[in-house]
Amino acid sequence: MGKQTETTIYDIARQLNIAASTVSRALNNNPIVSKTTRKLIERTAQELGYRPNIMAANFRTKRTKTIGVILPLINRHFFSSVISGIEDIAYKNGFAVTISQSNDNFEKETKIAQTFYSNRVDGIIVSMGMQTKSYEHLRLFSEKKVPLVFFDRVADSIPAHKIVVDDYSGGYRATEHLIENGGKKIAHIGGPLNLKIYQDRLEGFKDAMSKSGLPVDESMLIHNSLTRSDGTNAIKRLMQNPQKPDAIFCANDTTALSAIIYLREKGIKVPQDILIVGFSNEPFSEVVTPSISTIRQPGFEMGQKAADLLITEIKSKGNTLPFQKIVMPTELIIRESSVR
Amino acid sequence: MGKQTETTIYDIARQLNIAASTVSRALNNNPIVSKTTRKLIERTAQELGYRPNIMAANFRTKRTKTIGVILPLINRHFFSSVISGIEDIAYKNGFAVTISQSNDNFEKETKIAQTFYSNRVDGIIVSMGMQTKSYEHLRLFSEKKVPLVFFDRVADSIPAHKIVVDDYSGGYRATEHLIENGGKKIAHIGGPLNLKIYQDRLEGFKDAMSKSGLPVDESMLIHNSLTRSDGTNAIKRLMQNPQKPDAIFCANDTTALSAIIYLREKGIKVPQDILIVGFSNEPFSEVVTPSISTIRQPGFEMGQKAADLLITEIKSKGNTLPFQKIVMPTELIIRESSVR
DNA sequence: ATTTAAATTGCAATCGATTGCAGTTATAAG
DNA sequence: CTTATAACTGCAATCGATTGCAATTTAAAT
Repeated sequence: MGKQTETTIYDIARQLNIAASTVSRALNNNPIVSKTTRKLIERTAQELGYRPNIMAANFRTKRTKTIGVILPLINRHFFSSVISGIEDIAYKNGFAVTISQSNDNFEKETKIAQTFYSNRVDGIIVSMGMQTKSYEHLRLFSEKKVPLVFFDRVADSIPAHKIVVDDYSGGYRATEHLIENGGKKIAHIGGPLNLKIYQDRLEGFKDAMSKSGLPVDESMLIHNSLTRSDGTNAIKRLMQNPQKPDAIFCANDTTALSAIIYLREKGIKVPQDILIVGFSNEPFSEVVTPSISTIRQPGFEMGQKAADLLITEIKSKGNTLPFQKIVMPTELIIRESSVR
Repeated sequence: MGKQTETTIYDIARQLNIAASTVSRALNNNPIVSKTTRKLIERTAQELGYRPNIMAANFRTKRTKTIGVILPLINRHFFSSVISGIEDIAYKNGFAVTISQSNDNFEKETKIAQTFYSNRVDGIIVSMGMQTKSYEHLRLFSEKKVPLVFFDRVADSIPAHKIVVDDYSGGYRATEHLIENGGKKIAHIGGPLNLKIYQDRLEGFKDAMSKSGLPVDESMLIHNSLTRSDGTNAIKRLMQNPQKPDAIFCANDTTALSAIIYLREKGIKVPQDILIVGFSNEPFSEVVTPSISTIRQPGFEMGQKAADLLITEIKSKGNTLPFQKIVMPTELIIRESSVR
């Protein structure tokens, strides 16, 4: 709240006895201004300690050079990697990045979307919350032609660019790997099926099973929110089954961890008695005992790609490209939990 | 870039045949507007699908309701926890959070600071990069009375609020705990001593030792960059000592992990043969076998505190409170690696 | 019914940069 | 030394909300 008033383009104009419009053009590198004048203006701006009032410019141009990011939870390795990638590209293109977390809460997600909309972000990048089933709050953006890119948890019904990992083949590879290592009665702890990623992982799982002629036992399929405690409940239920699994494909590393810890307490050995594969390659998965085999998702690269697409879209001002769905490759990382 | 023009307060005013100023006041809940008029205006705003043009308001009021955050690296558990805490408080107070990472690069840090300044963020929260030794880029903010809060890596010479953790007592408690569990020949794997936090942890260690009348053997003090491989080298060296340690206080969890894994390979049992305590409470420390006793740094709470202080400062508009240095308590988390 | 104070509402300037269009100056061609 | 063209520069409106102050209406008191 400095009392000393900021210098404006008018101050520069007055000092040099020229018009503010010329100053504005010079400072924006408009080639229509002569080199002499430009240099003069730049020097004077420097001397007077001029700082552009971006708010005034934003207001006038209706652009904010800001990207909004909505995601479930910042404090999570995959998501913070994505943010890191977004920020990297945004920064290189002169965009600011505003981040808000929905905590997987639908109301909050809606409010964030509205705030971003009111704040006139130039575009948004979204990964939806677990509870999100309606997309009205996001439709606003696509209707108003505000560029929108989804990543990871996408809404198929909204026309927009989408960056996803190949969840299907991740699920397929994970399951195939379990089968290769002797898994026959394979269970799956999956996420909520309103999210496409979990549908796809499940599909991959099922296809790998049937490819090998293995039956998919419905009682071995559990879907929940994939938290630590959800995982614990799931593994408990699986082990109470008359048909106990000899392998489990978990839709994230957290539930894989829950399973490992629960089984350890019960004296059941991983991988000797039960094989386990997780998903996401959380940092802890490498150092747990046994270390967790998992599917790597290239978070940073996804963020870069999402920001890249979004900024291209923003710059193309309405001449929207056909919407793309970019599928990033996943990679199976084989560790101890799945190899006998 | 919707072509259909947005409705403004003038549209509402025209519709109701009243002045735009009244509309503005009503929409801002200014009590000077009669309840009847307010209700009418609110209804009409709703009907016309009015959305405030925040850019216009920002421009006029010179406030952006935005907090800038500068930190070394987003994709790191401690920092993303802090961001999460900042975002939490900011959101509750109606502030947006803009984040940029310096990657520990001084030039980038400077450019980010300038961008934030030009973008007129209402305040900034900073953790400085490793290379940062000059503070001119930040001094700008304190001179212009833009509220500024440091966390973690602070610049002592700049007058501002600072949020740090109590590294000294963390080191002290960790060491004391090792002693209580029978440690006598206690080693320390520490970080570079040019960073205050590692000095403090070392001090805590030393004081706890001398308090119990235990000698500090210089050959049992190792300082490095605390990476996985640094940790492995350190534990190797310690175990080659004629005087082998029976307990180790590691300045982070990563080196504690290195030690545990190395010792496991050598058939030396933790905690039976050697006690270990780490620092930071990285997510993996809980799930390793044996789980690592450690010092919790309340990242989320630090973020909350920082945002809280910053927003208070912003709201107090220049009547700055005396600058505080808030030392967040650390907490010893006792797990398997340190208890026989 | 008249006066006075209080409660509302409106007027108009303002924030600082951008930009279409008009006006002016420099440059080149004849 | 004109004249035509290109190269610059300036004028003035504009974006939408906010706010001090003046004007008007309403309510209360006499």
